[in-house]
Amino acid sequence: MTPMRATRQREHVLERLGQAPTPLSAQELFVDLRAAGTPVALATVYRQLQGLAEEGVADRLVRDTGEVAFRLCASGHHHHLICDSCGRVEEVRDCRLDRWASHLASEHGFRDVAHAAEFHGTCQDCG
Amino acid sequence: MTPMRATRQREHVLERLGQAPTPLSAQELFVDLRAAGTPVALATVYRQLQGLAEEGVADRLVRDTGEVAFRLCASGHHHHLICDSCGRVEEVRDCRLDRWASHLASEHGFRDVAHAAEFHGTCQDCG
DNA sequence: GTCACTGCAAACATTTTGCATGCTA
DNA sequence: TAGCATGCAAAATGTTTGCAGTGAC
Repeated sequence: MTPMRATRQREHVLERLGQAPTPLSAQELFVDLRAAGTPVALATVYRQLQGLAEEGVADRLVRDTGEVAFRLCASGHHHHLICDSCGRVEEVRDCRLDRWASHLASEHGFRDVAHAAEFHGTCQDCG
Repeated sequence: MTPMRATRQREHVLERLGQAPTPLSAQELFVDLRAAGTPVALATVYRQLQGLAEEGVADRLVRDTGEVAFRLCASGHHHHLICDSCGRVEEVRDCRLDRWASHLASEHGFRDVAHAAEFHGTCQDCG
């Protein structure tokens, strides 16, 4: 897979995404960048985010509303603990679902069972 | 919460949703119903599905594409084991995440931590 | 110099909403 | 009969795409 070219827009998207405390949608990122004085087109933001996700640089997550949000992400398997109040996201690297997944696989006759899990609550600052 | 009225459209939505082997989006359900000769408006399907989800009669799940799909669902806490090939969904009632969730809550200083988990794989018939 | 990336606008898809009418309770 | 549900069409979102021009390599 050929990596994307290093354009000015890509730099800005990466920088802003790296600073963001919470996952951002293309729309939000677009507004952010424009507000910061960075000239960029909405379509470019969409294309960049899509590219970053394909390269594995960013995590693509679908919100309950159906909007798609992105977040720079350390590689490797992990889950998210999300504050419903402020949107803050903490990564949970210690995964305890693999064993259960294997169990379900054999019990239900499935194979290659992957899993996705998400935790929601209220964080200390908001609590 | 006042339950919805028993209209002809509601009956049809419920019936079709009950027969469906996989979760259906409003669009899909709309096409299905029309194909079956049931006169119904798209907006009505959207409103019915939304109502059913609020009443807890149907499960609302967001696809990776961002589309929202619905499925009649037994009440109570449970998770889904989904076949990536045929879309078949099996319910998993035996939940082993509560303890982990509590653990994460105290470790990260969160409270009221709920969780959502989904398993994906290939089922026996498709495997 | 080539070809990927960008910007813009138009097209698309999904979902929501306003309003007059019909039907359930 | 009162008021929720429906149908239709318009509008609001969120996202993708076509095409000409620009810039990275």
